[in-house]
Amino acid sequence: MKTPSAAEEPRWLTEEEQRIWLAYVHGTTLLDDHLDRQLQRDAGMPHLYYHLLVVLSGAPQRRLRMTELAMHTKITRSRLSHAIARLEKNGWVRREDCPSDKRGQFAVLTEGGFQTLEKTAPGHVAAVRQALFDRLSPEQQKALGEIMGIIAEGLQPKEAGADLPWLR
Amino acid sequence: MKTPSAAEEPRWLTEEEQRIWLAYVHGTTLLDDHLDRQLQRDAGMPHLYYHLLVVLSGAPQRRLRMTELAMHTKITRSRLSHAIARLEKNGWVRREDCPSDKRGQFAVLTEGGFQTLEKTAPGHVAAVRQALFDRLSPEQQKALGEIMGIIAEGLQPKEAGADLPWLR
DNA sequence: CTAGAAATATTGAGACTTCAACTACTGGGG
DNA sequence: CCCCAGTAGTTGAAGTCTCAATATTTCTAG
Repeated sequence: MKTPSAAEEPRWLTEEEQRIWLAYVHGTTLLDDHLDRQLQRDAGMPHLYYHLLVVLSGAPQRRLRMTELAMHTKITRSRLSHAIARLEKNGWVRREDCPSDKRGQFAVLTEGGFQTLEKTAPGHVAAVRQALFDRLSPEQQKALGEIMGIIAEGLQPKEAGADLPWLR
Repeated sequence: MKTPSAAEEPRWLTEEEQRIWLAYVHGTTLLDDHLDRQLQRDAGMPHLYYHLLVVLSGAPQRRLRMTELAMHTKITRSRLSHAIARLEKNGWVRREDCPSDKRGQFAVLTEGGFQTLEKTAPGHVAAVRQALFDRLSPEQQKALGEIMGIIAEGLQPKEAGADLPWLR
């Protein structure tokens, strides 16, 4: 009887799977770099930082607790702390204490941050369109959304109890 | 008569497009981080560095000119220089002068580098399978390959003459 | 009510990336 | 032959990210 074990001969990727995986690595590498460069040039910040401002701009009161913002953007709290520190230095975000939890901090989008967003959003949307949506058929767009949703779902840090299916 | 201009009202993303784009950002962020962590833990290097070794291992003589390696991996020569310096320090890659071009350098996969690859490849393949292939239908896998191919193609630094269509 | 466990957020060090400047070499026109 | 524009690759500084350690506050079992 075969039991799963680390010593098993691994199932290598087929030729076709290798092609797909390589395409994925190439595509994401090029697109990430492209957007980082576009935003660094036009907005003075990398894509992640821009995305943080976008998420804040859509939150109630344009503010979010650090941990929430980290979860919404799929990054670690540590990374977020450094990023917010930089954005604060630029005057685009400000920190505020949370009244109900003395450990908590809000990241708040400033007026200046919002204006920077307004000024640079058109260029960013254009870049995303040109690189992605303008090149894909509606079916491909739909498929991409579903595929990425599945990948993200599988890598999401587990919810409480999610790994205890017998409790559900 | 409307002429294209930077001052035009931009075509914002539709709700559906926003969902797709957000899924893309989330999925790629999570997957990149996941693989970086997996490889950092099991192989002592980030995903890109591992990928450099993989590409070298598949090249004739297990060696490539720096510029070729940079192109195969879609990264800048500068980034590659730093990366190879680190891999050289680990003894996984060695540099060799190019006999026919005194400016040129070969990056050569060492025996140690190859063995590291052999030792860590199963775990990496398993991680890619678990995160990607095991979760997608064959149709989705195929679609992903095509989509990423299109994206990569559109962002590829232009070939000579590619922007001079009247010469083709 | 209190001690310990868990959560929130930050910090600093080291690793990685970017950008621009730089050295060294090549190849083609005058 | 020589000039010089273009190519190959590297470097250092500044910015960003990771990881582990830290301080502080909240929650919870007892």
